[in-house]
Amino acid sequence: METLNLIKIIAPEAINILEERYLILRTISYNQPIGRRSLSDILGFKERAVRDQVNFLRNQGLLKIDFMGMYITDEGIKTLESLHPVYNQIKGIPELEVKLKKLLNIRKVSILPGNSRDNGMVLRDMGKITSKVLKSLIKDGDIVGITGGSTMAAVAEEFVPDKVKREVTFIPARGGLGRDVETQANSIVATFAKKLGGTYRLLFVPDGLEKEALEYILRNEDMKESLSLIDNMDILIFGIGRADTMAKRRNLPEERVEDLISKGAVAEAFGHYFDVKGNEVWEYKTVGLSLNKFKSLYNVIAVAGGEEKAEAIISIATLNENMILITDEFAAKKILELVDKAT
Amino acid sequence: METLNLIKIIAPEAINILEERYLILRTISYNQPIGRRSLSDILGFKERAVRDQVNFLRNQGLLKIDFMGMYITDEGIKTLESLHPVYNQIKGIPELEVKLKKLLNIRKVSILPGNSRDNGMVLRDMGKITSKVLKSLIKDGDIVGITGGSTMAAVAEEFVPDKVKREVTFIPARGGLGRDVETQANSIVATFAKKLGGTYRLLFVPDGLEKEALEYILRNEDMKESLSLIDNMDILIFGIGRADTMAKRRNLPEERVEDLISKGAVAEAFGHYFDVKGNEVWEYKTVGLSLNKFKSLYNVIAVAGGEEKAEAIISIATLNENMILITDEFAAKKILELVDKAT
DNA sequence: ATACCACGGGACAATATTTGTCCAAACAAA
DNA sequence: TTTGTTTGGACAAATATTGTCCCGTGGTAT
Repeated sequence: METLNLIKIIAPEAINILEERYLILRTISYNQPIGRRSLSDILGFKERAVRDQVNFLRNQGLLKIDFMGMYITDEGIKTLESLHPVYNQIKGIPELEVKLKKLLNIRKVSILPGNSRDNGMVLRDMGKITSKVLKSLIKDGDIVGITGGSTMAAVAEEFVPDKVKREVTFIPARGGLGRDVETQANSIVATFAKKLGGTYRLLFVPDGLEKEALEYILRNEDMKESLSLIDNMDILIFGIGRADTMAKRRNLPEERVEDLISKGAVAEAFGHYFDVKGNEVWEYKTVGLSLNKFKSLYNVIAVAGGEEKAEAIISIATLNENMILITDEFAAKKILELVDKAT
Repeated sequence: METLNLIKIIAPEAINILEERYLILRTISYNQPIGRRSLSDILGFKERAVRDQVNFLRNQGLLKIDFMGMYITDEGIKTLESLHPVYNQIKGIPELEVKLKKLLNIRKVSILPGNSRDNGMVLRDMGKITSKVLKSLIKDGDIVGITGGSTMAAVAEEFVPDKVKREVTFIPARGGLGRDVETQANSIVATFAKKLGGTYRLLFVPDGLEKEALEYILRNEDMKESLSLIDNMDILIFGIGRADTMAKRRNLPEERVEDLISKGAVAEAFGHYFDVKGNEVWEYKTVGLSLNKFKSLYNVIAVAGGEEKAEAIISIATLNENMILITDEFAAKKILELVDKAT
């Protein structure tokens, strides 16, 4: 891999070629079959450049073309797979990971090159990596907590099924996080269970319940069991949100939002709101994972990308030093920038 | 290093660029100061190509130019140094080394890319590598035997002096191998001793002596001491020659040459002649290293390059399986070709 | 059955780059 | 002083790249 730095000195043009061809191959693999023109639109490359590179890649047997468009070949997939770390190296991802891990003082940081907000492929790659990390942590008998959110949905979608099924239980980490997000969490849990094997449990808690109604529900045996599962969870995979966006998505009342703002809320995770220092500012009233349980968990995987989430990530990272963070290049750089500015 | 094979697939142009720039940088480092035109003559590149690449390399700070010509910078030397293994990898040298080591069934094979016969730089590089190997084997108190020949002269010339001097004794492995070669061996021994530190002993034995005269000489105390050193040598570095060329160089009588030919002599080393199977065919009458001593030595370094020596190398390699062979790409490929043809 | 759309690939002129070859000024060596 | 290098500038000719358009094909929605 040291070789690459040498090439940067002695043949920098090669780096550009490499990057261009990598991006083309990758984009095709994610969008096949795709035509020359749409490809150049997606990548922002000139049509002619795409055409030439595509010709090259075809000659190398890395992709096939028919009247429907272009497809990646098996050889291409293999090559693309080996190319990922090379591209990461070119983009300086490994260094970025080390820096960020030190800065946030957490267990591990994985960064995907690019911006998951603008580029669906990056989000999907984040899902793939999360999938790998999860598989490396999970043991038979584990209870795995999951939250909702579009990021988590993507993770579930990209989860690569195993041949070996596992004896694990998936469960939503929180109940009733607004109707949309709630159902989403449930369906994500189902997707995970289907792909990894194992059982799952859904958690339906109506929204905006009064204290008495909540207590009533809690007397239900099924519910008690679910909550005990949550209380004993071994692994948590969760998304991180901006306080403001999440407040809007949940249609919180105006006064609530103002209160959050006045208290400096920047981050939301599993129904809790935090300021930039990681102080809890407010908790959405429902059942599920408590902050204390979260802080005491060892296997905690946070997934969040896009520079707009930088502040939120900084906040959440202070809560648990065992956290494993999966993010993207833009978020990572923004975090470094913010912390640099602060010091 | 795996990276390089990936680059061969995804950006083969890069390999050419790399190779071209490497060769230019290397040639400059060996011939500085050198002008654009002589450089393109040596390399067989078009002047314009050289000019462009040289411009690039200068921009990268790898070489300097003044009115005398081009020089490599310190940065350039460092880069060139790291580039050697990359170039070897491109040329498939590591694979070639493994193949040849197995084929010849000897302890180690080091191959330099190129042809030492046509390219002085390759010969010098062989010298550098030999220098490294020798340093890795040598211990204080060792007696090191040396032979003559143009290859050995180059090795001595390129020997990189150490800061730490060693307590070793250098001695010619054989006496009286024809006047030229003999004096050469003596001067090579002196060069080695000067560069590595330690003492040395010269060995003068007049050529073409009759039995009686030889016996007389052997009674000399000094000579006895020298021969005992040779008999106790710990390390031998020797060149391998073609039987025919060495016979000519020694002005052997016509009948002798015919005899050698009829017996199938192909190789010469330290005054002994061998057929392709490694059977001794004749021994030049003088004092010094015996074949038995040679066969029982553990640290034996053979240095020989150029495809014309392929057969001779094959022959000599059968004599001692502890041999370390330092050769060049052309010889290596020719050896593989010859053996392939034979089977 | 029809009309439409996106596909690859051929074609080609406009434009940019590469290439080969000069030459002059600067300096070293003889 | 003369001769032989050297670099770097210059420039026209040759070659490659680039941007675009069009055409036939076949899938797909209607």
